[in-house]
Amino acid sequence: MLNTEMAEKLKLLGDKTRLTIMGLLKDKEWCVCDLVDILNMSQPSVSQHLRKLKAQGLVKETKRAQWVYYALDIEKDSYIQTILDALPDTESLLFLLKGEYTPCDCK
Amino acid sequence: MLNTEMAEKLKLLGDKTRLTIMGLLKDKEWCVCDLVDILNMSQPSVSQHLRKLKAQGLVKETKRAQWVYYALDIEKDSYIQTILDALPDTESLLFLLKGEYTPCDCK
DNA sequence: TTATCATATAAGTATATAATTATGTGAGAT
DNA sequence: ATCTCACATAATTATATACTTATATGATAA
Repeated sequence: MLNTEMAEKLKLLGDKTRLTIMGLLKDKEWCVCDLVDILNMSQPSVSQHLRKLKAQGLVKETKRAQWVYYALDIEKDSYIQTILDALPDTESLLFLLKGEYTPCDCK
Repeated sequence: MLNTEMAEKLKLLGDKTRLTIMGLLKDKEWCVCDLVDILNMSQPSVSQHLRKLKAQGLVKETKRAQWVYYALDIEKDSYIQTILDALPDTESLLFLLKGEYTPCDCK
């Protein structure tokens, strides 16, 4: 794979917030409002991180009702997947970030 | 593995220069003067990149005569190794950077 | 329609990072 | 001892990045 392209993707993953988002998305898709709540960050900040991940083709979005859901968009056998495999699972991430987590009302 | 620690390592790899260095080191150790020549960058700049890689335990250095050689310092089964596996091999990297390469006199 | 909610985007600011220039260090050669 | 050579470190500057505040959009609800 190309050097430059890899560096760009790795730079995106080299941010704690984005890496956490990717880790959460391993398990299931999440809407922006959930991520805002889990990460305890402003909505614009989360949206901007998601935009960057999407621009590099790491996530994809789906609009359903008034919510936008993000999901992983990576190949199972890629080096990206290996990185995500090495991350803590969703439950651990949620515990680290929130102590405990109850979802918002985007069912 | 810990979230934060992974993000720090990935951030280091998310730089074209450092990723190239890691790719070159896949094949064999290199001295600083060779890397300076190959990367076509100033010596202080290369040294600083190497220092960061070393600080995160990604490379190790050996001093022999007046030269300092750097080599990879990663576990074979780590996600880092998977990333490096996805990189172009040394020959491709050298061709991309130099067209062709003749080593300096640190034999 | 208007109001509200979820999200995106834009603009501004503060911090982090990479590169340059200048200088320090330590080993070998003379 | 002095002079280089290979490299490291420090200080500065320029650029990139993340976050905040403010605003826009588009869908739903009233």
